[in-house]
Amino acid sequence: MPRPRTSETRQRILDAALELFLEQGVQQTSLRQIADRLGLTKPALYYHFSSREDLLNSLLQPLVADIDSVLAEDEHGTTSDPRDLLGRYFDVSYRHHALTTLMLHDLPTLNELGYIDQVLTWRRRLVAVLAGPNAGVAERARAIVALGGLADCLVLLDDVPEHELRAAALDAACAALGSTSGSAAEEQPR
Amino acid sequence: MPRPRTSETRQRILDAALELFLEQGVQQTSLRQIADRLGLTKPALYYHFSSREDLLNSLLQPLVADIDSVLAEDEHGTTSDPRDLLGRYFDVSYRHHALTTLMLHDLPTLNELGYIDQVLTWRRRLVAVLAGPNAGVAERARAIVALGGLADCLVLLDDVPEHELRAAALDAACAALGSTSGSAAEEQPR
DNA sequence: GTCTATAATAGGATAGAC
DNA sequence: GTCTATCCTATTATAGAC
Repeated sequence: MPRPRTSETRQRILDAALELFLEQGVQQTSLRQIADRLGLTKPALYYHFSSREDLLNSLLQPLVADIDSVLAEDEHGTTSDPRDLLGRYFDVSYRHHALTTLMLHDLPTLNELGYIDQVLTWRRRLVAVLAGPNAGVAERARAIVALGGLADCLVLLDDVPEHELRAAALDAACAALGSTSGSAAEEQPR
Repeated sequence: MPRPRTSETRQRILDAALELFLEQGVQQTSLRQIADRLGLTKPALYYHFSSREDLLNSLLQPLVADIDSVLAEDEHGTTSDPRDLLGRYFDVSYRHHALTTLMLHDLPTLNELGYIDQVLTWRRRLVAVLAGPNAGVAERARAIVALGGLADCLVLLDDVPEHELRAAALDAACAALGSTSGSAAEEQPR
């Protein structure tokens, strides 16, 4: 079989790093700990990554790319149902839920890596798509509650099966939004 | 006037530390930076705090004590209106909003300090008070969205005056809960 | 209460052998 | 691709003078 684009060891390093980062935080994890977990030494890591920062960036890149692509899609769509939009945001977050948890719980590290503007811009764009670009405080608060709540559900209810979690989280988020299409199951016309 | 219980310098150290922690994260802030900001040296800090960890704990203690007291109150109350309960939670978080932001954005540090169980227990108790002890996934999700959303509003809408922010955040949180008393201003009977 | 000086440790990173 | 050995820097923390 052909040589993989991302070498096997490189991927094992990324996996071990993610595990340790989730267990004890990014800043609290040294290159030595990552190497030890794999039975390697620090210099071996430097063969695969030019620096600690390079490792971090390589880890986050897939999530960053996916979120950006989903957002770009929604910003070009004509008018989309809020529940569909929140659903796409839930799905992309769930797909990378380890990375999502990491980004959500370690803002100082994101700041050091220069991703803070990225994250704030995401939030701003999402709020704009959900509540409109010139929304007042009330509407922005509803969008913030819906979006923050979705992410919190993903992290805090991780023992719930995906399908059930998705429905419950989206129902709650849509209710916060005041969306008319609160739940697909219990629509009630006024 | 009498000698203050917390010496002036001790308080200045705590203030400077909080500022730096918010700017660049807890782990990224060294004792040297804190001392420099005050025109002191590291050993001076050790006169006031026995260790770096002691400083951290002293900083968080007021918030921890306040939240615990509010929670204990609500758990002994007979039956409380959800909006009142969320309001008390908003108020105590707002009163310490710098510390709230810090705790929310630096979970790894809280973990290292042993506060993670504290925070998870808070969340569990709040969800229990809001949704009942034996709530299903749907109700727990709604409580999580309401609580997480409140905190997010506090951090992300920090340019909004307290009174307006409080009303908007509580409206959105109550809507997420599905509370019947959504907004005091725009009640509409079905 | 604050200083100078220093110990002890650990981090990221590199050189060069294999 | 991975190793041993090492450099440089920064950190927490302490001893002892003022």
